[in-house]
Parts: sequence; structure tokens; C-alpha cells
Amino acid sequence: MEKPARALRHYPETSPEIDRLVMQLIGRIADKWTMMVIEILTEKEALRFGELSRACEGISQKMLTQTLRALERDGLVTRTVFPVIPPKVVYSLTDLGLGLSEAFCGVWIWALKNHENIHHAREAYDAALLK
Amino acid sequence: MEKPARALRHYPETSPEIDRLVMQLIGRIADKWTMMVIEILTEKEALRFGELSRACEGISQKMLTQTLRALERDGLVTRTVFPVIPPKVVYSLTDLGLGLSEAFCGVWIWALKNHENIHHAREAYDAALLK
DNA sequence: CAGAATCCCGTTGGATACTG
DNA sequence: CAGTATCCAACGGGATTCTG
Repeated sequence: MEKPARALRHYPETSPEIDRLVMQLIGRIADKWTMMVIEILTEKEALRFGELSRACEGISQKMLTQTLRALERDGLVTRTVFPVIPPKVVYSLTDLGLGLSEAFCGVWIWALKNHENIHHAREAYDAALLK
Repeated sequence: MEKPARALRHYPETSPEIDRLVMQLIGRIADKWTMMVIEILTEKEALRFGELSRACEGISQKMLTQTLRALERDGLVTRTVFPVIPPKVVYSLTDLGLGLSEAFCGVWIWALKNHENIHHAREAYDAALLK
């Protein structure tokens, strides 16, 4: 009798090669600032650079620019420039980006539900080390 | 008429302070090797250090050790030592770890479904730059 | 076998200053 | 306002060597 499969991601169409591509993609987007920007844009729909900068508490302007460029390149975010003075640039999620946001939502919820468990686990681990 | 809320993670109990904790946790686990190890342990249930090392294609022994220690500290992975010679150590997911794996499953599926879209978006973006 | 320790280099990322 | 450019410190992470 076979054990039930636990590898939920393994779709029929999967191959080692595709697995590698998917891994690379995960490695690319599984990033602190990336996920934070996506989360914020999920809530606010559209924001200017400065607004994002303030919402992203702790991010440097360099990292915000870098993060936004990468998101734009991946087709997850659109960048709209208004040719006015002073310059106005607005960012928002594409459908692709919104899809990722929804997929990642499960992880947010997990983190929300379990951050205390994790905290306790760490305390226990650290305490055991000193003993 | 209000627009529908898009911020799925905002549960009633959420506060700015908790948001920060959750963000930190996401920042901690949203890591290439971390997610890869969790994925592999989800498939295989229990593995020895060497097996994990081979399954994790590309990881150095230093990073594997480091990743496993962090996972263990966070209560996501258990480390079982068999007092034999030569040493035998087995790693597997805790329930907490399995929960994260399931939560992250949505992202894997998203990546599997959309990696081609992303690829096209990048090509388009890069082509537009050269113009 | 399962790591700990060391060396070392490339990248990351912050601070600051400058521009259209 | 929305960036770009530059400099520099810190960290990540690979290769190698050593140990119980």
C-alpha cells in the first residue's frame, strides 16, 4: 500500500528541467522587499514612488528602485509615467502580480497564525543551547 | 460603494506591530535554500544529511548546515541523531513545517503555471530596452 | 558520515550626493 | 518628485581542511 503523496506541487506536466525553472523563479521572488511591495500594492492598488517608499518602512530608495524594476521586468508590476512637472510615476500590480499576491496569501496567513509558535520554538531552542 | 478589499492577509486581530513580526518571519523563511529544503522534505518525509545534500543540487555543505539549523531553531524541522558509528542523522518536517509547506504550495503552483509568462515578460522588457 | 572551522571573494545594500 | 551615480561596509556563501 502506497503512502499518500505529499508533494502537492508535482503536477503531471512537471519535469526536472521545469522544476529547475520554477525553483529559479521562486528564488527570485522569494525576497523580503519584493513580497512587501507586492503586499502593499495589493492593499492600495496604485501608489507613487514616494508613497511606496513611506509604506515600505525601512527600505532604502536604492532597494525600492531595484525591486520595482525587477517586478516590472517580470511583468508583475506596471509603471506609469505622467509627463508633468514635477514628475509623477504610479505603480500598480498587473493581473500576473495579483495572481502571485493571492498565491502568497496562504503564506501570510500561515505566518500570522504561527508566528507565536515560531517564537516559542526559538526560545526553547536557545534555552536548550545554554544548558 | 466600496471597492472590495484586496488585502487578504488582514485579519481582524492584525496590528501594525504584528504586521512587523509577520513581515520579519516572511523575510526569514522566504529564502531559496529554505524553501528548497522544505520542498524536498515534503516529498521524502525523512532524509539524512548526505541525501539532502545530493537532493538539494547546488547547495554547499555550509549552507545546508546553516539552513537546517535555522529550520530546526524555528521548530520547522526535527533533527534526530542515531548514536551509531558512523554517525547517522535524520531530518524531517514537524507539523509546523508541514503547515508552511502546504501554505507555500500555492506559490509553487503559481510559479509552475506562470513561469512562461514571466519569461515572456522579461524578453519583452529586455527587447524594449535595446530599442 | 556529519559536521565545525577557516579563508576569501563577490554581491548586497546603506548613505550620500547629484540631476532632469 | 523620481530617480541615477558613487563609494564603502557588511554579509553571504563557496572551497577547502580538519575532527569525533
